[in-house]
Amino acid sequence: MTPEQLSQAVREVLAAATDAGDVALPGGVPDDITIERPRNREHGDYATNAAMQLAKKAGTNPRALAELLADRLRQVPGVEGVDVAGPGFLNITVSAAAHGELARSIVQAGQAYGHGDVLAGVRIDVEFISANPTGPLHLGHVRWAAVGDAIARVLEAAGAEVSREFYINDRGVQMDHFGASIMARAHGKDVPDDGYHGEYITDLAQAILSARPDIVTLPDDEQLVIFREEGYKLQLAEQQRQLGDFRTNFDVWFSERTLHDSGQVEHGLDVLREKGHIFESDGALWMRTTDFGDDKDRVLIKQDGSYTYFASDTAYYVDKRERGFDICLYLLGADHHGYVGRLKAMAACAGDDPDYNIEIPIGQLVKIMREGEELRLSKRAGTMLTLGEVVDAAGVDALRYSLCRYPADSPLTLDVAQITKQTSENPVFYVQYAHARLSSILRNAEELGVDRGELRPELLDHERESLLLAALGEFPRVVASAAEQREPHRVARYLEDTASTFHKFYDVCRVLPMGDEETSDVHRSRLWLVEATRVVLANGLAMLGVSAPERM
RNA sequence: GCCCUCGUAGCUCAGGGGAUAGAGCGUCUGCCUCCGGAGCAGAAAGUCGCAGGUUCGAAUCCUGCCGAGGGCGCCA
Repeated sequence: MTPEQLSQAVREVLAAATDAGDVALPGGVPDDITIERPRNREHGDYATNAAMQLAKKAGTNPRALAELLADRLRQVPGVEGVDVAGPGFLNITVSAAAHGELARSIVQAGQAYGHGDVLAGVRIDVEFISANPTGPLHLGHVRWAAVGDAIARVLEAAGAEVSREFYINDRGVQMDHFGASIMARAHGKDVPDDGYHGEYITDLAQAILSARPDIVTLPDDEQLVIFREEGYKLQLAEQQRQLGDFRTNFDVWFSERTLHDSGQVEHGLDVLREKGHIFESDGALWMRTTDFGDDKDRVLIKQDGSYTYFASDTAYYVDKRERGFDICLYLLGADHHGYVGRLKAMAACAGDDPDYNIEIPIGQLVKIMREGEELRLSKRAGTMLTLGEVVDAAGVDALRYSLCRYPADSPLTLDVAQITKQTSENPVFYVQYAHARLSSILRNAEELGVDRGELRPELLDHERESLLLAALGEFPRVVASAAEQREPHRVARYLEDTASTFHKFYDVCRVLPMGDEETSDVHRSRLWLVEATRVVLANGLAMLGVSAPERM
């Protein structure tokens, strides 16, 4: 019996009680009856606070309503016992047979278990990282590389149609600084003060020179363009390689230039103009974002006739909506949170609902400690850690997991030694170990010729089995909530809890026959439970982009 | 000055208004003749930053204050 089925049962009981005139619910039976797993085992398998929440509406006191519901709930097949506790909690115990059926449904669902439809039919654009193509990705990008991708995976699991997008800031003076820096290095000169100083600039210069040694003979302005464009290509490819190695793959790499070249910027402005929030002043073109709560209006076209960055942003947003996305997610770092107000206002100016169509989670920056000291990520000081370097040192699984197990808006301090040590201190190994152990049991079963056979759900009645089943039953709700909240760390925390619950089960409940013991229905039923647990851990890890090893 | 995020065990952090506030790491004590000890059982460890408020009930919601980080360009 799943929590959903129980929630449905409570609703039906409520409906029956109102039909019978035992209780009056003016607003009807609410469809969000919360079923939760009590912290304390003595409070049953499941609990609901429905009676407390509805007592006021029903004009009765919580305990009286709870007693009334309890009597009816006890008649529901699969419900073994119902207690009224405390101020009006309904503590529900489910029969082992009904509970054990979960193992079957999970095994049958396989990779689909945990996937749902709360976001079915919703098209979501997830934009993250969106760095300048003027350097390697570094640790400042790594958090969203992991969490952004996990958000996308969780949204997909909840039924949404998702596009992961990387907006390439390939326009503007930064690109020229970039080109000038490479060019300077190619000539063995120091890079300009406003240029890029990393060693990678020298590497780029050499790579371009060895491919095209003739460049240096060209006029300076032509050289600059070539160094800039060739450097751009190489650096973008490098970023794509870095992210690919990190298992973060984008569906769309969107170039800011193409917005301008294709006329989409003008088109974006036209759309905004129609909505009537555009005006001219001081020789510039503005968007009246203050109509929607922004603290100042924003310039789209400067006095000199050139477009602002905000104009590109606007065009890109309009383009996303015209491509059919219902929700545009912008995953920004804390250093960009000043953009939230204007982006939301811009969406409102475009005629959209800023509380639905655009969403801007802010990720706190990750602080890196090494030997007790904070590592300042400075390109000049050479303390810049690239994404690739950290991935090499820590491993993709450990790094992704370390970043995904915390909410993005929580400040996070990572110790370089700890994430690169690859020790059991990292909870990812705890979860992966559980998966490897489960896989091992299944392997051994096969070698012993023990087949799962027929499930006898009523035999899974040990307390540890019951706890494990309850944990497995939570998975779909955890995934749905992670998707709705854009918080994949909920999946990670759940996996840790579930791995722990499994280890405790394993410690007490022998799965396979010992020695020359004959295989019993208990063994076979536990094998169902083992496979169900393995499925849940594997599916959950997949949602975080972390591997589920069968051996480690 | 204005705005945003954060403040929970020694450390790193979970805790969508509910029951006795949790986990990992670290510290201490036990458990390997058979399914993986990267595990399990137990112990110690807290003024949930402070003060008010909302209600049957607040770590959670509201206000103020204190502290940490960040943001406030016709820059990109």
